[in-house]
Amino acid sequence: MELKMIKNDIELLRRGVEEIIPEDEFKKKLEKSEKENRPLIIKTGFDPTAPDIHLGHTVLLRKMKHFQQMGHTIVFLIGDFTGMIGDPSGRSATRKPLTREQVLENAETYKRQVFKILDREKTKIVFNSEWCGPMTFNDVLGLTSKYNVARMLERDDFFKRYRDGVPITILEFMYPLVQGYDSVVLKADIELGGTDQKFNLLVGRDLQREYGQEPQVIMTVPLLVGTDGIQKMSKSLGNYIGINESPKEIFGKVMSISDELMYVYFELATDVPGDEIRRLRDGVTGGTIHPRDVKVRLAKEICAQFYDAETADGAEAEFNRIFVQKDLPDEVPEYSIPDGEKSDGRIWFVKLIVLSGMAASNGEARRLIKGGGVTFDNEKITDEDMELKLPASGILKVGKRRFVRITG
RNA sequence: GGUGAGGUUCCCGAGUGGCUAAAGGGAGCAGACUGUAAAUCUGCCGGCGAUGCCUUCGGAGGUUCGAAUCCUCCCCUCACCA
Repeated sequence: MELKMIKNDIELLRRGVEEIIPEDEFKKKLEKSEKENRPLIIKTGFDPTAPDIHLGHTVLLRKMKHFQQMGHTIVFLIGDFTGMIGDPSGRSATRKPLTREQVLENAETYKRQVFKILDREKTKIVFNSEWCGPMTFNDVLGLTSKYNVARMLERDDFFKRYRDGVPITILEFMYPLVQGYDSVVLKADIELGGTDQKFNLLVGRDLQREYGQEPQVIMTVPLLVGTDGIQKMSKSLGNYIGINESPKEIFGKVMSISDELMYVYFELATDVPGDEIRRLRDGVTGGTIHPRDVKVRLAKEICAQFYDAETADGAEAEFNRIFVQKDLPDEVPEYSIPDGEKSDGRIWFVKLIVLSGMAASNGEARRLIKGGGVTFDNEKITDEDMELKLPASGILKVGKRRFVRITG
C-alpha cells in the first residue's frame, strides 16, 4: 500500500462551494483524517445516461480533484441500476431504459473524458447495480419504511410538481432512497453534488443514521449557468461547452458568454486565484482593462485545461481570424458536388446549401438566402432562385461562422 | 371506484365547423449594431424546385361539401371525494 499524506487545504476545498452541511462536522472529519492519516471517502454519483461531459460537470469534477490532490479517496459512482430501470417521468419525454451493454459503453465514455481532470490511478469507479441488483423485495420494503411521503414532499421540485399537477411516479420517490442507500454501502464521509442534489444528499445522511453509521457531510457546488446566461448548462438546452469539443469550439463558446458571467466561470471552471479574479474585475469596472481581454484569458484557461497552452493560443488566433478580421478559418470543410446533381452544368443554390449540410431543408435554405445570410466567394446570394454555373469552386458561407469549400 | 377539468406545432399557450400551417409569448435561425457577445431593432420560424400540393392539433373510427373544432370508443394526465 502506498503511503498517503493527507494535507487539507480548506480554502481550496471551500472555493466555489455553495453549501457544506454541517460545517462543524466537515471540519472535524478533515481534522481527524489528517491526524490519523486516514483518507476520507468522497462519494459522487453520476447518471449513466449522459456520458457527454460539459463544463457544468467539471465544476463537480474539479472539486473531486481538489480532494484527490489532498490524498482522499474519490469514489466515482455510476448510477447504472436506476439507469437500467429507466425513469418514466419528469419534464422530458420517457427515458428509455439502458441495457447492460449501453451502461458499460457509457461508463467507458465517461472514463475517457473524466480523466482529463481526475487522476486515473487514484479514482475508484463503482456501479450501484453491484449492491442494488441483489436486493430482495423485502430489502427494498425495509428501505422504504425508513422514509415517509411528507418528507419526500419537502423537496422543492417534488412539492412544486405536486402542487402544479405535474405527475410524480413512485419510482421517482425511490431515487433519493437508492442514492442514499449507496452512501450507506460505501460508508461515505462526504458526498459531493450539484445544488439540485441537496435533497438527495441529505437523505443519504438520514439513511446512514438509520443504519447506524456516522452521517456523511454534504457539499454542494453551484450549477454552472450555460452560455445563454440564463439556464443551467445542459446538453438538451444546447447551451453547453463540451470538454470533448475542439479547441476552437471551446474558445468560441467561452467568448460568447456575457461579461457578467465571466467571473463566475473564472471561479468555478479555472484555478485562477480569487485575488487575481478580483483584480481583473476591478480593472474592468475601473476601465483600465478591456473586458474582451479578460474573456480571452478565460477562454484560454479553459481551453488549456482540456488541451494545452499552445493549443489554446492556436484557438485564439483562429478566433481572431474569423471574427475580428472576418477572414476564413484555418480549416474549411470541403464539399464536392456529386455528378448526379450537376444537371445542365449548373446547380441551384438552395439545393447546394442543403446538400453541403448547411441547412436542414430547402425551406430553411430559402429563408437563409432571403435573410441575407448566404454568400458565395464573398458575393451575397440575393435571390432564392439563383444558380451556380459549373464547374466552379469557392467558399459558401452561411451565417457568421459556417463555411464550406465547394468544388464541382 | 365516483365527479369534474384537460391532452394543440421544439416549449408554454390561444383557437369550439370554412377566413387555420393554426393568434401571442419563449427558444432557435438570419440581418443591423458591437468588443465575440449581451441588450435593442428587423425578418424568418412543418415539408415539397412551390401562386399549388402534402403532413400536423393524444389514438382509432364516424358525421359533413368541409373537422384542431361535432359524435362514438379507447389511451394518458390532473384535482376533489372514496
